[in-house]
Amino acid sequence: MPRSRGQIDTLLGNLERLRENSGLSRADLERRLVLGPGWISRFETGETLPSVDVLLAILAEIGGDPVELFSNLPKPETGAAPIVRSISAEPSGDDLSVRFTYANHDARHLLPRATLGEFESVVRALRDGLARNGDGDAQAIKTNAVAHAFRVATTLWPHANPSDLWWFVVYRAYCDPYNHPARSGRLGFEQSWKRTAGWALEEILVRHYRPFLATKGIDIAISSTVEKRRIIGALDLPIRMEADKIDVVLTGGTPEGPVFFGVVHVKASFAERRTDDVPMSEALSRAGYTSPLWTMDCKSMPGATPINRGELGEADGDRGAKRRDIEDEGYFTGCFSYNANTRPSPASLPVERRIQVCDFNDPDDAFSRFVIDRWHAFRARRETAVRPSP
Amino acid sequence: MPRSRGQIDTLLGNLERLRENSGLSRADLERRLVLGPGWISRFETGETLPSVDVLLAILAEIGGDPVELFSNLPKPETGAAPIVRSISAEPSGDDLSVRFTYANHDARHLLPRATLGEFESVVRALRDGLARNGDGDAQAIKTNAVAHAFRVATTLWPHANPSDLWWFVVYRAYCDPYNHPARSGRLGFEQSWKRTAGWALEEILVRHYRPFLATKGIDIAISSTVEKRRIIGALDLPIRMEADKIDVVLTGGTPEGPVFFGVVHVKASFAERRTDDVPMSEALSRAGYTSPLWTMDCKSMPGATPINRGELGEADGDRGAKRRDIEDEGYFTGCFSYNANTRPSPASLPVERRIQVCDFNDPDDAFSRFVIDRWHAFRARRETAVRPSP
DNA sequence: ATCGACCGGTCGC
DNA sequence: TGCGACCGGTCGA
Repeated sequence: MPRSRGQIDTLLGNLERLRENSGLSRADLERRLVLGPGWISRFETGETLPSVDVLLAILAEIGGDPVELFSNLPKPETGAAPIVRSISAEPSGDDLSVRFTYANHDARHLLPRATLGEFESVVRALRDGLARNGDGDAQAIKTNAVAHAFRVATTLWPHANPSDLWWFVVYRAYCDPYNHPARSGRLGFEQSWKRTAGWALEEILVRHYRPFLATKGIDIAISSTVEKRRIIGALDLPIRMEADKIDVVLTGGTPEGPVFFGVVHVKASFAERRTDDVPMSEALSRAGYTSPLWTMDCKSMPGATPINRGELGEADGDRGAKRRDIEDEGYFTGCFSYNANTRPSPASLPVERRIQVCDFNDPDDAFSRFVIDRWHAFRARRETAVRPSP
Repeated sequence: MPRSRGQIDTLLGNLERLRENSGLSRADLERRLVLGPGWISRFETGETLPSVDVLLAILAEIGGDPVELFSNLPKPETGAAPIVRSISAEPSGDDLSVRFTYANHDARHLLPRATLGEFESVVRALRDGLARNGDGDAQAIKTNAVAHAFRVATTLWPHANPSDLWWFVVYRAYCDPYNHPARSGRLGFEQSWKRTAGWALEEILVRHYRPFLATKGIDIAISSTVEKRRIIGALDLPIRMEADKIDVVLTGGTPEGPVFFGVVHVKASFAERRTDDVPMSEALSRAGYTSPLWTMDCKSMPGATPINRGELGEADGDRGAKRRDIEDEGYFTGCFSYNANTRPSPASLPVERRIQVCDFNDPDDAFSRFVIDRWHAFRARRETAVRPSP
């Protein structure tokens, strides 16, 4: 059932009537206000809701009385005129229909066995987290707000596709300006998301696996720049490495202290950007280090009921360039996707060339087993090198 | 002199008074409407202009009479209540002050010796071009509109920094929704710009240099995918090349027909994306082909009076990674910037490692001379190879 | 203050 | 139809 917009429809109808009374056509008005073709129609139908400057500019041109604009408005029933948000939700049987603007579409995504209350607690986690902005370190607060909201979502809905929660819930909620404190008012939330989401994803990786891996003598961490530079300086690789390109660092414990054995490349999605990390990853891989790609593999086409298929395509037949980068070229030491729609590689492939699919239900999973195995192999090679047989 | 908003200020003042009469604090109202902190203050001060749904939702909560909202509004003087645009201009002595929203700032850029009429003709060229959208091939029309508007700008203002015209005029005008036909209404114009601007820039390169280079027996062109694949297939390079990564193709005329001798990598700005093109460019360079980077080198920090410094940094002292990619690593066969603020490399560097700065005043310039020289050298090597001395 | 990497809607092929 | 590359505000270092 579409939300009632009785008041708004009446107001916009009044606007159209005043314009017609003035004798000005829509095109006339667009020309006078220096608007591209079709905007007046768009305002009058409510496809785009005019703001007060637009209302007043139109009234000035057509000589309309502002008071008439608001004549005959129906009384507001309780909750009848909500603010149009870029994300909302409503129950749909036992499921929850999440609605959001997606490019030119009013899109829906069905969350199976979810309630409105749960949805609101996820959005509230985000909004309350973001509201702390201004207290101190702005970005850490944003990163925390996103990472925490996502954790709330995966905890409430363990059966859901994690990538869908990231893509259809947390991302869309972040892009609703009203979920931010107004002091961020004119921030570009889509751009802000990119920066914040990138860091939040690294946080999510580390928070989810760090305690479990610690029990296996392995540390997974977001290192400081100086720490990264120290690691790079000790590596002796054949390419110029940039510390900034290192996302998450893997070290294993030894009697002599922690030893670097790899990095994790964290990406929400690929586009053509996957190639950015390739030179470093290939150099690390060839030198025996571990360098997997860890990704939400988010990608959908705008539409009314978008499907987050990801970018890795089919596992057999005509495989795309992104899949071949991993399965054939070995640019990364394996790939771990948290999108249930990602097609895993055949199990016949060596694990270093395989795309595997994981979730956030238990940190003892394919990713952590891979990391543990790689550390054991690295340590064994290292001990052989350190203590060569006589 | 700031633009008068008498009507708007009065209306928003009425809104505040009605809210105070209701006894609800700003924070109360934000909580009831599920808004982040500070939004009501932002609406009441006009920092963010509320749209009709927001107005009606506030009135419903505070029980205010919509008619009161519009009481006591001053009569609209001629042009007193213009629509807030994301770009506008006003004379400033002999110069023109271009105003636009830039993130959280109301920004200005001074165009020396420019008039309001000239500015409007540039924006009109863009708007009229975009209005043809719907007639046929949507993207070609957008690309043409941008390329043409830029050409109008460089022709009207030959003394201006081309990169500034691209960055502060054409880009900002494109991001004003009202310069598009309303059918594009909810398109993401920033995202649309990225796709469109990338193609438009290739068009601009080709349109500017093609006639002049043709007189030297050289063709510069945007090739079809099949043509690119044919070229790649004939190359025998040591890497997997993707046809999609080829922007603009250089061929020279010979008695046996046109011969491929290079590509041009076209970029509005770099960020970390410069590395995308490196593997192909390096492979081409090493094989004796020509593979320059051609760029607007656009980059500024948001602020009230932004400066489009570009990303290539200082030419001496601590040179950044982007500059070293060209000057030291030789990842590209030279670099040509159309940003007057880009620091050129010292002339002591070989031209294949030099960053040079050009403009659009005469196609007989450093870029075309470079292309011509490279073709002559390529042809000479080719003839030697084809007809080896006995 | 400057430098660097983050990512996704768009739209042709 | 889906794959692929386009680019810039953001924000820590």
